[in-house]
Amino acid sequence: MDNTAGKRPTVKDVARLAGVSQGTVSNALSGMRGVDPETRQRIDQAIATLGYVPNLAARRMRTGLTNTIAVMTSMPAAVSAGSSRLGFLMEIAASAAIHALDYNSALVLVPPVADPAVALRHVAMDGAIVIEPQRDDAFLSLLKHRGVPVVVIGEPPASHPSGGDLPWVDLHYTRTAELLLSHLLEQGARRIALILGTSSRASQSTTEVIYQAWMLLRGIPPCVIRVPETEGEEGAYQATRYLLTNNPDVDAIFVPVDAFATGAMRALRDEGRTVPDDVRVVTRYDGLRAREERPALTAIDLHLDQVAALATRLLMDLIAGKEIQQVTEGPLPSLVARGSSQD
Amino acid sequence: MDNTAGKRPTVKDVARLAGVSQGTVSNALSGMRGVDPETRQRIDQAIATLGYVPNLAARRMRTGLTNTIAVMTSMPAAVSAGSSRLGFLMEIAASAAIHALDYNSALVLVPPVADPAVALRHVAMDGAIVIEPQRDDAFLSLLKHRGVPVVVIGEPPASHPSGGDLPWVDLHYTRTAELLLSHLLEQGARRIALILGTSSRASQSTTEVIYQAWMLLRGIPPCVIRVPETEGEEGAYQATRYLLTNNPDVDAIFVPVDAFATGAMRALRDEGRTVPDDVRVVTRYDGLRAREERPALTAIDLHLDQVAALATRLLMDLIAGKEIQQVTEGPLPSLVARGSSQD
DNA sequence: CTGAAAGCGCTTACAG
DNA sequence: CTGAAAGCGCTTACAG
Repeated sequence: MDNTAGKRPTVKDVARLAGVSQGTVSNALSGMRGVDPETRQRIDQAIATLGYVPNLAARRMRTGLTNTIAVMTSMPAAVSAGSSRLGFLMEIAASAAIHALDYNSALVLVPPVADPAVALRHVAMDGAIVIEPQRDDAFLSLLKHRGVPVVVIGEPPASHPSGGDLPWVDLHYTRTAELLLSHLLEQGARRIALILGTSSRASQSTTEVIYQAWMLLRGIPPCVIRVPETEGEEGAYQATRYLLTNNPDVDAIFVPVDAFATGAMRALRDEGRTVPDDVRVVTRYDGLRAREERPALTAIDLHLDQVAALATRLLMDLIAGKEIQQVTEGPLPSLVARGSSQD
Repeated sequence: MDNTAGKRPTVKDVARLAGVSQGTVSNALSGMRGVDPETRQRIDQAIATLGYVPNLAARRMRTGLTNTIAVMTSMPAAVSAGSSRLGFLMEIAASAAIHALDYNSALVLVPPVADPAVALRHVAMDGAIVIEPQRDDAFLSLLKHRGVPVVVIGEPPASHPSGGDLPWVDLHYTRTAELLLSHLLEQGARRIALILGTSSRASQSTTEVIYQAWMLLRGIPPCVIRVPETEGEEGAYQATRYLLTNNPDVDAIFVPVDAFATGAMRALRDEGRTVPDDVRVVTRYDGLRAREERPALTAIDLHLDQVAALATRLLMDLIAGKEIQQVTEGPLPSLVARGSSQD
């Protein structure tokens, strides 16, 4: 298969064997310019004989395109890391990888790590999908500096300096909060507490706004606890114990971050409260954590595969220079009611 | 930040501003050759002023390295696809992405699709991790043709034409089968059936061999059903109903493929059998499917994050031209006993 | 320690 | 439809 020199054959080798010029081989390969059928056949023959495979790096350098997109999130490792905890990011990555193929592109998975600059240093990409960025998101800043086209999943934080003009796919934060709150109220909950992260993400602020409005409307005293994402499950555990001590009459806890929900469930067990009889619990992301909890957690199906498919197509259009709208409606979230909130 | 021409600055621009040659800038960047501290400072200054970011495609073309590895599996989509079904592949990908960073490399996620050649066409990589390849695995053949270094996760099928000499990380198929069978026997199961896929993977053949030996030793008549992976959950559903009709005294089913286990559980429900009282069920991969089933499925913790970390390091050593052993012991699997097999 | 130059393997105007 | 040539932006011998 290999040529005699022992190194990979190049267009030059193919051209020589087929008796044409390099440019003609290139044209036959790319289909950009017409090539005589008979000539094309000779070239295909030569390619097969030599086992020629194009050097992608050379092609990329020449065209400036990498046929690669990347997906990333700056969500702190404490709430997203651990191989089986990466659900949110990984669901999106899996779907994006499949849909990127339709555009002849590969997907690079950028893991959540301490230093985004390090994570991106060796990633060449035509565009990026950024999941739920926070204010002053490091990934967003780096990408802007590099001039990489970006599509955001979830509403970007208000007035992000690195571009309030970024296109995004709506994850319906308002509707998500309403689905969970109305479910809790329907189930008879009256003293609903909210445990949020401290990061400045739109998902958090929107959830709090909706929660406050709903509580106000129903005359329920609001109770919001914020836990730094970096403290992860344990931070939520401590916060929940504190909550139960100071608000012993709480009968429901709304915990959007699933890692926090795990901590809250443990705290409830340790405090001797029964879920859902004494206290109902709901979370947002319907991943491993929600499903392995006992009772399993009521959560929201965000239809992330469809969201990722949408984001991928938008990004490809953006890369291709097409006009795209700034906000794209994602699929509507749906409630997945489970034992943690209903009898 | 950008230079006046509106295009990205290059080493040339940096060199001009710093008053040195291109080569010196390159040396300062790579650290390959010593550079005078004072000169280096001028270069760093110029880089900062211009906002210079190296063109990775050019670097890759020149060095022949891509700082990228890929992870892939040829497991049919019917048993692995669907965003939340990709657990096995995604757990490995998540871990590999993190560990690849230690080697300044990015991870490309190659999704399971109908045509591996299409999936790989635009992927440039220094090496690849291939998960549980089957005999005549298309990915393995393509990679061999391209001369890409490969590390396999799980034992490769016997005498693979594309290289029985591939290095691999052991997933302990024998021990896994023994853990599950001994657990079933301990729980009192005596009529154990085995439902396998038809693909030629070592995990399947090893499991069957162990199963047959154990049954023989205990005088239990073996009962093995093979279902094509392409038929997925539904195929296993049909097979299980057939099994229960023809072997009504079955009191346990060993279903290594988790998608099949979901089908088997549904068949048991439809046949009016109670799990675990009438029939005990165990599977291998401890993912979403195992945990959301009711009762939750007894499964095996394969410690895939550690397996992936090992595979990544091995691959990096292989790429670096180091000698590596052909077989690497992965972490030992451990039983996760759940309601599907114990009272 | 530094510079000048070659060349990696493609694709793309530019001619014909 | 095809060829000859330039050039993408790096890194790396080769001199000094």
